[in-house]
Amino acid sequence: MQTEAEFLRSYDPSGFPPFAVTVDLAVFTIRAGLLAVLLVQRLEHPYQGYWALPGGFVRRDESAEAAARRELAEETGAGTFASGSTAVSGSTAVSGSTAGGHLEQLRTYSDPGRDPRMRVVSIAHVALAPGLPEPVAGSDAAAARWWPVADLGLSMPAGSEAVPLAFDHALILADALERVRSKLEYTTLATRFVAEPFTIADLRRVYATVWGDAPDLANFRRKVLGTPGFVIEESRSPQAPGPAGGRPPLLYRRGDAAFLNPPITRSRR
Amino acid sequence: MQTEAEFLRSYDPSGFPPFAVTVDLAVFTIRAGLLAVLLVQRLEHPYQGYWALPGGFVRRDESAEAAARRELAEETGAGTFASGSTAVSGSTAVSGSTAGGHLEQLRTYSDPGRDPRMRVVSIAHVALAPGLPEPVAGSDAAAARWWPVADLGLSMPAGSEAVPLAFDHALILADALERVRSKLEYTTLATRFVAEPFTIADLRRVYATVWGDAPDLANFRRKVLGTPGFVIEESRSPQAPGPAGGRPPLLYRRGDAAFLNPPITRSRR
DNA sequence: CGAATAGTGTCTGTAAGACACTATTTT
DNA sequence: AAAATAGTGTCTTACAGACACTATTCG
Repeated sequence: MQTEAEFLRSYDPSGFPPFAVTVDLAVFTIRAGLLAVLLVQRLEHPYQGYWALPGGFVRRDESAEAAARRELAEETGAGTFASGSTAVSGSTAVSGSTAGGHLEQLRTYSDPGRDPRMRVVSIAHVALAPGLPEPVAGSDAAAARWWPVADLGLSMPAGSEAVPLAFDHALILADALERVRSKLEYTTLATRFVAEPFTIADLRRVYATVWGDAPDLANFRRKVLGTPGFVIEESRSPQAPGPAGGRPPLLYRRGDAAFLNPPITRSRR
Repeated sequence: MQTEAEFLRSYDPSGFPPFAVTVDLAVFTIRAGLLAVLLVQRLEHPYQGYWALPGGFVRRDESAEAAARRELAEETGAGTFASGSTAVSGSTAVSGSTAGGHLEQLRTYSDPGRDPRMRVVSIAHVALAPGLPEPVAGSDAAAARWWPVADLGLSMPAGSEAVPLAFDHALILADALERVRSKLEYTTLATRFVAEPFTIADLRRVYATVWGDAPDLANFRRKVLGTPGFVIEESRSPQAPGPAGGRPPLLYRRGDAAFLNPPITRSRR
């Protein structure tokens, strides 16, 4: 009888098909009133010149989540998504967020042939960032920019997109979009799109932008303010209104509630 | 300037850290009124003698989904989950099901050190099967059996489970359970747990078993029958009642609706 | 003042929760 | 008949949808 330690000493780990494992990131933000996703332009073959989701190899000693955080910091400028702290680790559950950011695993894409170079599985992640500043300096000198998702012409017949993406990234992006859209329904994720402090109108604009359709103002306020922990009031003292006047809004910060029950629903299908 | 074809001919795919990629399956069924999960007992180190989720390596030429279908057929007896047909491929969406079965990707587990032998990422899947027959013959002569999830003592402090599972499978199983429990709320997935034809009471017992709490009968009927495409009536002619008598129930089959809107909610938290 | 933005009040309809009732079978 | 199971009716309440109204700022 062999002990586990003995077994491991003599184990030959070459009897399995080797895969490359990458993370790809669909990072969303709202810029100029439009939902935008961060894309990088490929400098090298394959898909040279195409736009692609940022991503990279998972290193031998890190989890996919750690790799995703690392890439995110590289692409969006470190700090916004400080690593560590909020453990995503376990559950499908509520995922990790730091300083306004949000990162969660989306799903893993593994079709053979999705990368013509070699066998790669990609663990795709979705990240949200509150309105980040101007175009982001690419990590490896690659061009990087925020693309309004409406300009990409997804939801066209596959292959005929206005901006064709590399690999299967159009599929990943479509899945990521649907994840974000549906999560606004039953989570407080919308608060991750706005910088603190924010107004109820700011929050409502997130829904309007992501869904393409603004929820009724009065009902939205009732829901947000009536859900304990969705937002917390920041200052009773009204702030400066917009350039065109208007009653000064109250300001809020993110509460610690994660789920909305019952959810806010997109217009009944 | 190099063409993509030239690039690929000269590409050396050895510059990435090699990973093993596996699929693990959390296969649920309802047996004897209890929610049960299929586990196999490990014959080899590491975790020799421990119970584990069935799974295996993804082959070089197959997707994770194909690997999961293959394993599922091996473990539960081919046929129930015929491969091919219903494309899961793309979306996070509604996943594939065949002949009553259901298979969907859960999430990918990638912590370094989750397997002491080597660097492995596991793409975990959830499968549902309508009441399968007696203990299943293991594929590789390993013992395999249905374990009532209540007997496993999950939801204990980690590490003190009644039946300790190999690797990080207790975590995967907990995530899988939560996925199934929550999907009963907003999808028609419950119909995948029962063999056709079934009664409304059968369907209600699925909810009772998975949630540990039966929804009110009258309200449940109203919801199920009032949701177009949840179930379709099979025969108006009443069938034989149970051994203790009772009014004979109407019989139904699965409809083609996938989502419940609004959802059936577990007792308000 | 009017325009613009923020915020309130209130009516209506849908559907869930609770629970009492009827229907059809076996023993 | 009683027990067991299936199925119906109905009252109440929560809450979303719609929309008219008030409040506070700007020019």
